[in-house]
Amino acid sequence: MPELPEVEVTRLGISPHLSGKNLRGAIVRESRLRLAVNADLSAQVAGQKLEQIRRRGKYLLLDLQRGSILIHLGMSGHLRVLPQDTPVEKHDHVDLLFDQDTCLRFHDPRRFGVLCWLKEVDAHPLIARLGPEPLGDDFSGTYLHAQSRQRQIPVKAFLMDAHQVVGVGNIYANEALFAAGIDPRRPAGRISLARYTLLAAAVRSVLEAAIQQGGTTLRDFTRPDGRNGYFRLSLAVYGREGQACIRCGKALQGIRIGGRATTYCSHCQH
DNA sequence: CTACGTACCTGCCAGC
DNA sequence: TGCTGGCAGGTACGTA
Repeated sequence: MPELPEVEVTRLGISPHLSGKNLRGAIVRESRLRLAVNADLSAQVAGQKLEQIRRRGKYLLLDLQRGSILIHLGMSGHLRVLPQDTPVEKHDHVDLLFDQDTCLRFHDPRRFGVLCWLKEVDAHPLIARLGPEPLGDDFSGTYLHAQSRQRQIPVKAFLMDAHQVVGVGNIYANEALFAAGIDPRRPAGRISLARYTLLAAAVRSVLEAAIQQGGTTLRDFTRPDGRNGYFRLSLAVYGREGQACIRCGKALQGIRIGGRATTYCSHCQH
């Protein structure tokens, strides 16, 4: 999926087109997502104004007057802002129809995503239990250090746990650990405060740079206007197994941690 | 509680 | 040219 930068790029792309507009209704072509789309979605949302679009971790929250539409892009989802008569393609599961001929179309081949109407989205267990935002004030090396004491899991799996910190998926976990010089296999509880301070700074800078460059397009992700993201060109380790480390030139190692592809430099990361 | 493994789903690519 | 297996930006759940 889209990780935090791709979701933020999506938010920035759709907000100017949709904020303040009224929802006329919705078309649901496929409701079997990770959570079922409300059977009465159109009736629930019709006639309400979209007040704002927030992001919480990898979730988008479309705040209407009497509740919110919760959206998650899963592994393969994207959103597009289109005229309402745009021909439907395979896996175009939901259209949100706004006034002024504006359609927000949810497309997700693998259907690991979410789109549902909730009256109190912030109280929903999916949202309420999330860890702090990595670009916010509550995230720091001190926080990561405190949270990780006694934990034996590999630091990469710890960093990707949304209950610890939101938004860091497989691409950016690999990149941040390389930038901080930390071996992704190292038990989370055996990393010093000084090194977690480096890691927190690396997470921040990698995510901010990725947002600046429009996110990372690999296969499915495209920006709401159909353009690609260009952070792929800046990836130091993700997808570069066997290639030369950009710092020392040694071949990058490929392993699996928690079932996820992991690439690191055995010379630069300890 | 923690640390795994597995499942969900479709598409694509390498290898036979 | 198929076919098959394995893999993919995520997450939640079951098991020990």
